[in-house]
Amino acid sequence: MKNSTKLSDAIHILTYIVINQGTDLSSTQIAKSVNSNPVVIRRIMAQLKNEGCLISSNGRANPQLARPADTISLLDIYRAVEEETDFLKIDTKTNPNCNIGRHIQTTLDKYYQQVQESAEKEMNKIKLSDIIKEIQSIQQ
Amino acid sequence: MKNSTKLSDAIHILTYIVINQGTDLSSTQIAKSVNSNPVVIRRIMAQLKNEGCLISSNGRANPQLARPADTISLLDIYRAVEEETDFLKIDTKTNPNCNIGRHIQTTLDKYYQQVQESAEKEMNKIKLSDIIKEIQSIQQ
DNA sequence: TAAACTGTAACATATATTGTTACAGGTAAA
DNA sequence: TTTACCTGTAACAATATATGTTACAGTTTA
Repeated sequence: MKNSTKLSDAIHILTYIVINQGTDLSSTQIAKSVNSNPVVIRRIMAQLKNEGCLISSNGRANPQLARPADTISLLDIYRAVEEETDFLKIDTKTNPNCNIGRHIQTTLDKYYQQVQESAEKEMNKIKLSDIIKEIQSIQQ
Repeated sequence: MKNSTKLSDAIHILTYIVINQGTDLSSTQIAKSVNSNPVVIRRIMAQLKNEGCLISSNGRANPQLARPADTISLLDIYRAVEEETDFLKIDTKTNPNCNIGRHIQTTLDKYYQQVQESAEKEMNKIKLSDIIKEIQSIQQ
């Protein structure tokens, strides 16, 4: 993981597409809402498409969810847009000639995985539909 | 959170200090094990000291744990060394003139907190003593 | 055929992370 | 009390990562 806002932006994009169906859904228009650049939006959308979250077609500003919003979890979106999904990063450059430098990595790896699993389990519970509903209810 | 190995290195340092008591515990020596720079080590140690995890004294290479290893959790160390502890980062630059740009932040914040709490709860369960024991058992 | 769009590569900028140099001042032992 | 070695910390450099931008080939629709 990292200091990236790609997950937030990806959720933003998907939510935008669902809520604003029928209006202009070009990357330029979405970029205005995210306050970013059309290319950045298309980049994220390409990743979402790759992972089966989004349908879009070349030349047409007509993106759609690839499947129902209650079957798309935060974890799905996270995995789609982040190439490195680990929240905690192990230092892999430690000195292998040292007892601790040599063994710290496998030990930490085990515990870091526990933390990762716990976070991912929680992310899997949260669905895109939850977020969409919440934003729609605020808007009314 | 971020793409930082400070947590890993901090655990490494603390483990090193406990296991190698009686030997040379200068920042230069520890840096060799971490395969880093003495100043980087001292920087991390200063943060651990600040948060009550470590005792060290100016001029003397004699660092010690500030309290028993089974009372120091991964979460304590993480909070000591990382100034920004959030694993997921919200894009705060979205367009406030847009319905979604305006409301996405508070909505995501709520769900991100759930993920954060879940991860932190897990990190709190893991104690420095667990890691030390594990490395000691491998070494035998 | 024209206007507007997507998809993607290539490059530029910004920011975060780690490494390095430098030095003031503490400590311990000869 | 001098010497060698240490910590703590500031300032700067190098590197890695994230985001923004320009450019353009090819698609779609009217």
